[in-house]
Amino acid sequence: MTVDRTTDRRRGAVATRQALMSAASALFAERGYERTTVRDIAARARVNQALLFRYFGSKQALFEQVVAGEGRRHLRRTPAEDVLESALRGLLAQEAGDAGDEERRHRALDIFLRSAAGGEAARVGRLLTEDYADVLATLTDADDAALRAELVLAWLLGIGLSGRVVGRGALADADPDRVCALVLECARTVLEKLPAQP
Amino acid sequence: MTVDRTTDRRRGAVATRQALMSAASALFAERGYERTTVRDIAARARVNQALLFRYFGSKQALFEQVVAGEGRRHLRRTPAEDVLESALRGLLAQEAGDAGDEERRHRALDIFLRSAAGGEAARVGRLLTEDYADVLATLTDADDAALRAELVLAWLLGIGLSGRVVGRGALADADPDRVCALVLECARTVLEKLPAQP
DNA sequence: CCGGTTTGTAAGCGTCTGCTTACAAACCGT
DNA sequence: ACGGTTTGTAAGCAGACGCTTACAAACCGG
Repeated sequence: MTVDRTTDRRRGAVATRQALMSAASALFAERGYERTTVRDIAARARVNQALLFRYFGSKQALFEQVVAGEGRRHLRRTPAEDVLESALRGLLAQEAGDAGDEERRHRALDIFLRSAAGGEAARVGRLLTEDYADVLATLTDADDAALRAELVLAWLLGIGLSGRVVGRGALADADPDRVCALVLECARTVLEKLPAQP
Repeated sequence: MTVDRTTDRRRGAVATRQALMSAASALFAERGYERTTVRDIAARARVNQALLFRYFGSKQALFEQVVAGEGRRHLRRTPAEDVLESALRGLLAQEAGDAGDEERRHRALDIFLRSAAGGEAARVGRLLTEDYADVLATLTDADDAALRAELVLAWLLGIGLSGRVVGRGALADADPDRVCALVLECARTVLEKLPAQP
């Protein structure tokens, strides 16, 4: 018979791994890769930092695993036609809104935006944006679907970047519903109505 | 009579300051703020790193001075109606193209994009994007000009971010003229044709 | 109860960072 | 030619970083 792990000082390898990944995910989303230290992560997870290296090998490996896990989670359970609006609303919300929204949040996009400057995000960023672009590409029949999808995704990322870095401004102060309506209408124009060119 | 400074080991304070700012500008644009070290800057400028602190006080102060100088230079000598296309073409060009384009390049946007993750870029980023948004806002008559301008600017930044971080993809491979035409047409829709809402 | 494995801890290593200091050499007015 | 100022140099400091190591405690099959 095993002891109750929740009150025991020893909680087991899998629980420790999960605590580290959860803490890392939150910190990467808040501060980005470079500004998050392994000591921060270990402290938030209430875990000795040496265990981080035992279970993940390196900070970089932990990062990739977190993004991979967090990244596709939301895409998996959101219908393609809702991804655009869902991601946009998540990016428009600066800080975490209601606690209930946390689950629905595209945390991977947060992490990407906050870590984009460093070279570490390049590889995972490529994979992540590919996934999103692929989903968006299914929304159009144009022969250059991939290009149009990437343009729309770029718009989403730019809006998120503006909100996160610039913070204050007309975009930050505007009603999210209003912005959503403007962007979605124009995005649909890009995806559906704009004529193809040679 | 003074000695020829160009061959002398001693080149004078103003020349040293300029060399540091020039080297810093290039490095910040290539690697961003955090990944550029004061030793890198000093080495590129062929200057002892202690002089960086004598003339600028801190790395952060040098950064702000570089962005402020570089930032408004291009805006000053580009007519408002050309800013959108000019900035977009600069952001679409991944690496520095012809040497002649260097002068015309919006290096400030490069620096911003590569440094956006860190908190240091926040303040200067705010000022910089405000300048660009103000110019773009003059292109529309809508009552919510500021919001529309920021949305268009966000698109530009997102496209630049995609190109710099993601690198490969449909957007990177596409013909810049093609992308330019698509984006400019849609941007004009946002600025001019899209109806206002309550 | 014993011996090996798993889980957790404390301390520290080597390196890099922004920045400072102490000092030498060139300059320039007088 | 002298003395103070400006410009440049070499060395190093204190702290943070990612990561490693040596060791202790808990666990578990036999």
